[in-house]
Amino acid sequence: MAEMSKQYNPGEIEPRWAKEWVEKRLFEADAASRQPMFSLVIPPPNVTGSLHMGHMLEHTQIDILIRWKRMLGFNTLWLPGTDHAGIATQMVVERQLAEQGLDRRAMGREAFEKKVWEWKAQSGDTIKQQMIRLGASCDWSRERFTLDPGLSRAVRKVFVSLFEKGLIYRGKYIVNWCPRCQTAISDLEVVHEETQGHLYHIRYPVIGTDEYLVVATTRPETMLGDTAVAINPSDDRYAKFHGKAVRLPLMNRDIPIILDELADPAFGTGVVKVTPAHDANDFAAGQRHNLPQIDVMDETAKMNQNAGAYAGLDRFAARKRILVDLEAQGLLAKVEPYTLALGRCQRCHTVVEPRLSTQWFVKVAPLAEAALRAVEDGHTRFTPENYTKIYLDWMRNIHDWCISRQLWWGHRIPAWYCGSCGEATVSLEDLARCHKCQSASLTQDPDVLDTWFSSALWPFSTLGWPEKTQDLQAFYPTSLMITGFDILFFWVARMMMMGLEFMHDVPFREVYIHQLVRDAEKQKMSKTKGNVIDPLEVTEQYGTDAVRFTLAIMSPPGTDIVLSRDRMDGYRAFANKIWNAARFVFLSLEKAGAPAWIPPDDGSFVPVPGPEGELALEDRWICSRLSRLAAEMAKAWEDYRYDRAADLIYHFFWHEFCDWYLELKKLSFDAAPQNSAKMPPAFENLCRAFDVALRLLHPMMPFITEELWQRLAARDSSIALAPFPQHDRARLDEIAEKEMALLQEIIGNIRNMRAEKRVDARLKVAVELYAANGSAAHIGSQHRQAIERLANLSSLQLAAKPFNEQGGAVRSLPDFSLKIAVAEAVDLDEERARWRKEQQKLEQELTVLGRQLDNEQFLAKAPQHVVTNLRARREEVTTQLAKVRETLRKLG
RNA sequence: GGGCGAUUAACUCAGUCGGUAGAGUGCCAUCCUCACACGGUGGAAGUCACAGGUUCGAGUCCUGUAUCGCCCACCA
Repeated sequence: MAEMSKQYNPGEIEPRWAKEWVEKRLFEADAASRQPMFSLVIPPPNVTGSLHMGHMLEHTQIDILIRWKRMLGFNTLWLPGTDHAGIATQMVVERQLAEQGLDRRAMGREAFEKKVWEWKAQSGDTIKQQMIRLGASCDWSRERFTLDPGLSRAVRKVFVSLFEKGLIYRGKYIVNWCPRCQTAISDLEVVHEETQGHLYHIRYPVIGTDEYLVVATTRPETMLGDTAVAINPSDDRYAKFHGKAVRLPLMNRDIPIILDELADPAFGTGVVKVTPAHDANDFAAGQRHNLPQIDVMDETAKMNQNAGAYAGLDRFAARKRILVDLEAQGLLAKVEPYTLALGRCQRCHTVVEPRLSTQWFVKVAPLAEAALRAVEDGHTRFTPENYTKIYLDWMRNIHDWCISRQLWWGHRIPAWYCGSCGEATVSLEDLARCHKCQSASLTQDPDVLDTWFSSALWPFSTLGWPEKTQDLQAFYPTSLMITGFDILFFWVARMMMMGLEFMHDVPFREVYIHQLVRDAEKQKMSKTKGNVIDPLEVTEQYGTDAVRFTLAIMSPPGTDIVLSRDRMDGYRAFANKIWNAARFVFLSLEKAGAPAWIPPDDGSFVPVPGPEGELALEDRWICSRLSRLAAEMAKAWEDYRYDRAADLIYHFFWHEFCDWYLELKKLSFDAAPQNSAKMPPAFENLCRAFDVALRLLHPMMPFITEELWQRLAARDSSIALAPFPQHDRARLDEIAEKEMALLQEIIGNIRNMRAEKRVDARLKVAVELYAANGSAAHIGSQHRQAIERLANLSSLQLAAKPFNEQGGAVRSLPDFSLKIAVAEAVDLDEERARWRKEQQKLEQELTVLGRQLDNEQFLAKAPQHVVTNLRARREEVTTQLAKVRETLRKLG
């Protein structure tokens, strides 16, 4: 047997198994042979190559489920990919370009795209290495899912198909425009931020009068593009201005006063300026009233020639100048502080400018309708459930989706414009000639698609769509999608829509939304804040198993995870505890000269009886507990309660297996035959119990369990492929559990008495036990040695009669009484204080019980079993209280 | 503006049928007993944010208040 150090060293064990798993290709072996199937759609790791705790959490939860399912005999497949991580890709690309001093415009599109694919491939590999290090058992070598040339074709097909159905259209609308990225972005990519700004009140002179209309705006620079002012038709204050016009200050243009619901009489002055080219609402109003659209800015948000004297100024510089000029002309009526939700670009944080431009849109209402119904009808289920509501609300209020981007990366829009006749054609194949006039002067639309457009196809494009592949047939719809709520709308909702449209079924049966990882100050971890905990650093420090376990146990659904190093420290200790429990097992076997353990074929745990058919209490008990645990953990994982599963196995391993089972086993070992050819049952059962316990723990702590499982017996397989323990009703042993509880109670009470009497922990004392009933008598006689050993006694005598004296060295409980031989004099004051406290507690409880049981309404309305339980409890408390009072009386 | 969530021990959090509150860490005492001091044993510690209500009974259900956090939103 290889040497085991006293301290578990994950740094030594983990890399070995990570490597082993990859070489063994667990998934390939597994997928080839097993049924049924379990498939997942997996969010991609960050292509930048830097991982954060969010990824670690996500992949830990995924990996736990996959390991568990695999042990249950499921054929598993996940669809991980790097292609669709467009946002991350852009970051990589930008960084790489800058580092290499390249200019994307100069290098040309083709060369640029080639470079991008190169970088993606590289970073994908970095990720692979890192994820394996973090314990993910996924096989990253499925080339077809990582670099997928087929995706471009699928994207084009989807685009054309939607276009032909009228679900994609091209039009001139107000879109969110990022002046720095110089592209349109979708509503979802705009983050709103409460900002302290100003509301400027500006006087517009009404023509033919000496009166003014005062309009309020937060963006004065847009006034240069005003083509009307609006008042509400029902607003009597301004009835006299109906049909009149105003002179637009600074531009000296006459613009009409229109009547429109756009103006809310309750807000500000009730008059609103109308700028159709720079505001979505105004745009709509402009359409209603046939107003001209005057764009006063260029794509970098500098004022253009339409801005008259202000042309060439940046929008914010222009704002300043305009305010100064208005002030000078006495047209600035008022400036008041105003809090507004300023829209910024998700990527670069630049203030977004609503801008009039021609873009491609997806008409989402019909798609959303199907996606809505699928969830309402329960074809896809959300966990936690409250996300169902969030999803449905969003789907109901969905706007059309702007899908064209003026970027250099991504799938190009398959549309061609004819230089001769102006015809626009959408086509599956590259076009050489215009369909209409046969001209060859065609140019493809320079825009690319929103990265989420191709992502939306992931569940089926990765499986070979539009070909009717076997994969598609077998794995669509997938079983599960695990992701964070931050991309619920970006990705999940859009996969739903596209899946239903093109596959006529939902892309996944279940969606599990995981938690968000926060730092100790509850701040969202982000690189800009610099509060990130680096997964590689903490796994180095605490071990992958400990970090995984921490993430699992801190993950009740619907909450955030506040990650602390203290917790990780605690679970590193847990790993160490398991390591040492194993050391004990192995050392014991070695010492007894027991032969190597040959595990049973099925890996089940049925205790092996002794020569006379007898079974030790601890074996019956641990067997019953393990069976119960298998059921409880399976249920927990079924419900995505990683926290509960982790809590169960933690408590079991430490406080049942180590604290009691191993301690009791030490006795059987002393009695077991040495150097026998066949393994004695005492050892056999221990090995089996340990084997089963390791399997239960394996999904959460894969490395240490693999290592110990391999050491436990010679194997040619992996614990990752071993069957998960099944719950078996027949293995439950209520009697053993009750007997064990009584044994624990007796030992616990003796230990407690020792501590209270301040008996030196090293001193063995004599104790007498009076059994008030058969069960206690049985335990007292059958497990005398166990009690002596675990309570550190010189002897345990069974008393024939109840003890006369009370208090001091005697303690009475319902099932038994104990008398401890104390050498030193008992501190009576301390003793009295303890009993008084006990008396007080019991009296308090009795009052509460009495209040309920003397209440007729309670007796009439409460369920029978509650009443019965409380009655029994009252009797018990009454008896105990009487004993305590008697004790106190004797103590004086 | 609309919606969602949180508030329980010193700290971080469980508590999903309403039936006198749990864990881990930390703390106190004690023990380096031949698996483990990253350990053993014992112990102390809570007006379940606040105010009402429903109920025989509320941490749990309802209403309101306060504080914190998040999501969504085209009122200038």
